[in-house]
Amino acid sequence: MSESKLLDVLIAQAKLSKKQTEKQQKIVEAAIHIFAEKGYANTSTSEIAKVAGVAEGTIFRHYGTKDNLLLSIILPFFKETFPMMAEEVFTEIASNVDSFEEFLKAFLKNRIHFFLENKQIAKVVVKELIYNEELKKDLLPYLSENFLVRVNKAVEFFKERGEFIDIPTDRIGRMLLTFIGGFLVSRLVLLHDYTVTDEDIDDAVSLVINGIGRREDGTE
Amino acid sequence: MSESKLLDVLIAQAKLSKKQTEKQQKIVEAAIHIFAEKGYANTSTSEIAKVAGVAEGTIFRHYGTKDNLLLSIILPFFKETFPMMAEEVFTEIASNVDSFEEFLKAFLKNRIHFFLENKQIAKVVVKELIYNEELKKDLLPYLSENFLVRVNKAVEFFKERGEFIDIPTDRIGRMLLTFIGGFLVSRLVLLHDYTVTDEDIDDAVSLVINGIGRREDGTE
Amino acid sequence: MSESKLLDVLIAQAKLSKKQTEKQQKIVEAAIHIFAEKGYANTSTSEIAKVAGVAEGTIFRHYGTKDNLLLSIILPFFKETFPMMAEEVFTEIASNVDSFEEFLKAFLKNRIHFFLENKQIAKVVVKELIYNEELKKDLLPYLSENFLVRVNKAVEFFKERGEFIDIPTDRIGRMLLTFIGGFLVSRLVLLHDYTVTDEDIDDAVSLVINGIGRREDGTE
Amino acid sequence: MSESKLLDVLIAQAKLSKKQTEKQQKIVEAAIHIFAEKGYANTSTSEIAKVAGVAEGTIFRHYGTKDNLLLSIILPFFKETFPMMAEEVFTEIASNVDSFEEFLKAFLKNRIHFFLENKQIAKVVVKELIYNEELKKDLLPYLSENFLVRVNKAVEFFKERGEFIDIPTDRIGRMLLTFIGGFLVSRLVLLHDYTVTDEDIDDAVSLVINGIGRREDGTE
DNA sequence: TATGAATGAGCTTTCATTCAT
DNA sequence: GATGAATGAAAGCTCATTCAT
Repeated sequence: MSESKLLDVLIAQAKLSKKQTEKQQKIVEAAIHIFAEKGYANTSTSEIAKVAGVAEGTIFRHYGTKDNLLLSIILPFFKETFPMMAEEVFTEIASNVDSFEEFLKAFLKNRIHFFLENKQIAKVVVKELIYNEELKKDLLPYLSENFLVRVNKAVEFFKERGEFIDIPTDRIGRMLLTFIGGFLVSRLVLLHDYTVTDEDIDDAVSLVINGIGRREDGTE
Repeated sequence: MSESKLLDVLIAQAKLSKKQTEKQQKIVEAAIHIFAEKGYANTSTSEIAKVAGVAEGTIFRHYGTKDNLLLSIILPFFKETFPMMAEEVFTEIASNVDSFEEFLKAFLKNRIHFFLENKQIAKVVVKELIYNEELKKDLLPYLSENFLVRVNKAVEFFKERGEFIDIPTDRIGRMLLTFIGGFLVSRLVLLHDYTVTDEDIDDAVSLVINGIGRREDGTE
Repeated sequence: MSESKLLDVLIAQAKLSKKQTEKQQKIVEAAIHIFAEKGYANTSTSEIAKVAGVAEGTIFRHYGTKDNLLLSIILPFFKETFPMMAEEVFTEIASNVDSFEEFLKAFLKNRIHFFLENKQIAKVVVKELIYNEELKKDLLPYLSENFLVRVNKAVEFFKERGEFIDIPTDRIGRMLLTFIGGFLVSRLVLLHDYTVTDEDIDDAVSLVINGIGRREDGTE
Repeated sequence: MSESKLLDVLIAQAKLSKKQTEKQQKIVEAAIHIFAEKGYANTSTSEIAKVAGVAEGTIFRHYGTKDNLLLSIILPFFKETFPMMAEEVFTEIASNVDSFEEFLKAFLKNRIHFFLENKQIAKVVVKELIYNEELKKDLLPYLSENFLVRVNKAVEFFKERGEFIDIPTDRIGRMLLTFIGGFLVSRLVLLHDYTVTDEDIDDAVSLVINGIGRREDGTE
């Protein structure tokens, strides 16, 4: 993973991903499970091959290098993490809800369900994003830019409605990023076999919005 | 790191840690820096030896295995993370401040300063805690137990003073854990060269306590 | 190239070489170019297939093994190297020229033109003849026998005319072999992109015949 | 052998070559024999290890890469090939002999004895110089420059004494290079188990100087 | 105590070859 | 005939660990 040309890889992926052999699926499946459990660096290609029920050479025929196998797992997931964050979708959600609290709940429910549906891959992505300096350098900026830009828009939208206390937009954005990031990291790579219900999300968002301190006026 | 007998190791460490050779210091120093940068799995003992300016054999003479070298970096740091969390200290802090908000600020400032002073080791600890399943299994329960038990006590303490809205104590504890964990992970292993000022901490705690939403009564 | 049964192969070749598919031509063409550039051992069949624009399997369908592909390049060239050396042709040339010098010039011009016209194949042949012990064992005796027997005949022919100083025929033959061999090797595998003009050959032969030292009598 | 920085390697070699382990000697010895017989590309490090009676890892502990093992065989030999060709030595030899013929005989006897004493290494060097494009690119210019510059000086020296027919100096030089090169290649990599006596050399040089043709004036 | 040469298991990767389609 | 997915043996190389000095 020396010289990162992620764009090239993404393009190459797109071209190659036309048809996927049955064996390829098994390889990716096996790799995801073992990477998720033991981490990329501690997983040998021979183990992947054994679990996938293919010859070791088959892995390299399709993915060239072990690094590339990791990328072909991570990148598609990465791309899918953000489509719903496309600006128009964001705006639409924002328009259909009454408050930032509702917006955040709707947004998080959607994305967390996506993560739960791909729990294993998500685990791999988060772990490697933390561990792999190269990958981090390439993907994090992309991630935080996408996330912050959009969330900040939403914050501004509701700020105009007077929903927020007087703190800078980007501080709110960063705080949300930290909290959501912490939430995902703790659930995905620190705790095992987590599930998050919609009620959990509702509660967490309420706390973030309203704080855990008692209101002076007695309301919650 | 197959069969973990952390207690044994801790005891053995204690016995051995009486005197540390000059060479040992150099080894540990080098190991911390390289582990922090490249991760444990991607660091070879030969590289550590080279950077430390000792023979490779010397590492094994002192630490037996590479795993053990990692432990002798992580465990002392780990133990030092909690002394101030000893129950009496906790209680004392809690008694000397006027509110949970102040308590949290005092507590976090203390611990974050400790982390900043040992930034490199902290990085290693967090990274390996996330990545190394074995280590996680051994240390996480210890950590969360220590942290939760004490924070919950503090929460109960201030709850009696009517400082919290009506949510279960352990939910508040877990939420704080998530937020603080997220804060540390994002700063230590996702972002580079971070520093956190006391003001940053004050702000963050205020937000957690008070929420980001505007109060109905107009106060902040 | 473990068990060499060149005769069998030659026969098999003859049978197969009747018709050459368009794909076969492309394969052989590609193989010649890459073998010439990088050497047989450093060339993979997959690269040949890619350059030839065929599937890797196609190579094996036609040639069975990589070794056999090499042979089907080398052997035909090898056979074509000597037809004009058939005894009668040799004798005829010898009869039509006035001196051994002229004979040698005529002979070399003819053969070197043939080599130049097949520069790439010649390169492969020479390189592998030197590098591949198995091939060497099979082909060299055949080559030197063919060459020496005939050249020696020519030498004898002109010796009777008193053209040579008094040295044994076979020493003259071996010396010519060495010189011509050195000439070819240096031009084909040591220097790049050589061309040899007829004047070059005339000069070289003159020097071999007459030496580079000044004649006592002042003639050249 | 991708990026050739021969000078760096030479320097590194010099530094490392201080002390050679017993195992190192066995490795180099084994490598020379097998490279000489089967060629570099057809020799596996595992075979070298087996023949040398060491673990495969030992090879890489000392030489880092297989390429580097080859270089540490070739380069020292290469450097030793030319010391006696230092200009002053050349000039001295030239001054102490009566003719170019004698000079050439003295020079060749010296160098050929050196080659015979290191027959196996010489075989490796010549074979790889021919086969290995990278090595060729690096070493050939150095070789021909060293050789040609000095031989041309000697030729000029004797030319002033009127020893040569009227042919350009550099053509004589190139011709000698071709002949000597051909001689070495044919003896080292084409024929097996050769020996060259001083008489052989005398004869060969005589032929080169005087040619194989009978003099018009009847002298030899 | 400290060294560093030696090890060998295990790693990623390459490649000639096979075979179902 | 042609394909290209699949194979698995073998390649070069890394590395934690041992041990004689």
